[in-house]
Amino acid sequence: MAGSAHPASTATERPADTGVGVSSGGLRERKKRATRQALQRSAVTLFREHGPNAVTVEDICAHAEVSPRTFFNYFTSKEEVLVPWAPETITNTSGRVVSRPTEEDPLSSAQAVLGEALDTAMSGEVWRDQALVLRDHPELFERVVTSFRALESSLVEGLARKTDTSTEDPYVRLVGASAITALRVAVRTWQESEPDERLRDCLDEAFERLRHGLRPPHRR
Amino acid sequence: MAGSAHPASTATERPADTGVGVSSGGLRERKKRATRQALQRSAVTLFREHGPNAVTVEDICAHAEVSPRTFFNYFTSKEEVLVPWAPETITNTSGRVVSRPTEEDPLSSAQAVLGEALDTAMSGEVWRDQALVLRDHPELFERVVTSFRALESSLVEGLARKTDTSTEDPYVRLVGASAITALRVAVRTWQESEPDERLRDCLDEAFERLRHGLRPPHRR
DNA sequence: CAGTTTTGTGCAGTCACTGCAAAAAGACAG
DNA sequence: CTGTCTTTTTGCAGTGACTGCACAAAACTG
Repeated sequence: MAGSAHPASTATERPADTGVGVSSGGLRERKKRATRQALQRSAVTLFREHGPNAVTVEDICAHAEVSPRTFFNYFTSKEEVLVPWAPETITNTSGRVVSRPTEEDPLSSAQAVLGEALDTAMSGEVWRDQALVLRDHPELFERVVTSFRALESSLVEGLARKTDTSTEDPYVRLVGASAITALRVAVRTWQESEPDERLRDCLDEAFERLRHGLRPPHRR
Repeated sequence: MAGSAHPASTATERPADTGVGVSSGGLRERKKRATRQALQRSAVTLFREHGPNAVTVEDICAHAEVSPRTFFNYFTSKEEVLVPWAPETITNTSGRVVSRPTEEDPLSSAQAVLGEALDTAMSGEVWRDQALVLRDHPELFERVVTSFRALESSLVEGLARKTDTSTEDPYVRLVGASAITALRVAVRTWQESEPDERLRDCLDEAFERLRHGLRPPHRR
């Protein structure tokens, strides 16, 4: 139902699937994953090719060979395909924070966990195109910001549990929000830097600045 | 055309208009302002009353006594009425930053300017309802985030000019982004605090934490 | 008052997104 | 293989946001 790369394969399994738990589960689950991926790949590719405005849901579905109605069984909006986080990344974040060393300060825990999250995201096969589309069409970020907020919430929850405070605590909230901000700025900076620059370095640099109270850097 | 408060006034001027340059300009400009305000007031009021999902553009326009088509001459989307910044606030921000004292560090300049921006926003007549709607329907924040990014851009531009760097400088970008984040967290914290808490205090507290490198506060 | 510019409105059309019910297809027991 | 149950896909019809366009209705100008 959802073959995009190879045209006339009867019913055998998909050959090249990257990532985590590949061929686990029954046929149903595999097909579901395949359909979702096909949809996402098609969408991101077409976005990149013609610009998001010029691409309709119908186009995406034609390219992925599914019915237009099916798209919304997988994504709640046309632009949700641009979300770089796997659902499990968001879910796991709070737990990962909690299991950081006890003596580590909250900001560093956030840094470590977001670093891992970024590595996971970058290993996805659509990451590059997602990032490019978002860079070239900043307006679209608003349709993706909800997922960043979800990640932030999970982060804050983890920090609250780890420091034995509440998720409404202003300090914990600020750390979580600032960490996400650092991540966003780091990605942006990295995108405009030399191609051999490491994203992780940009992230660490941003956190270092936060840790230094955003004091102005020494000039020359 | 756009009278909402008083029914049968022929063509005299609006009686109660709060804010800045009230009755300046010709009839055209006054009417334009009046229509915009009527639309915004109607929308925010109805949002608050029935929830944003249950309110259509048609409803808003009926309440404001204009044609549905007119709405989109003033706002590009239904939810844009929730943007708390006057267009001029965004425009002026960079200039205000530049005219801060030379010896002041960037973070403090941002703090001062955003404090002023917040005061301006709070003096608007729809501020309270806007904030309440956004608090009760966090999903809507995504439709408003673009305006926060615009404010951030203006802030970054001011900081870049003031420190004689570029708007692409990672430090300047991070300060701008973090300042907006502090503002957002401060508003949220303030909304859930005691009613006599001052928003300005929440903001200053957030900036103070940033200035201290987000170090964990001493426990009891 | 006549002419110009700006603002309001009606109309037709596109497209994202939803609910619902039926078809298609995988899972599973016998 | 067959019948049954569950999950996924699909078609259909509908709502409502938003746009372009052309024209009517102001409002400003001399």
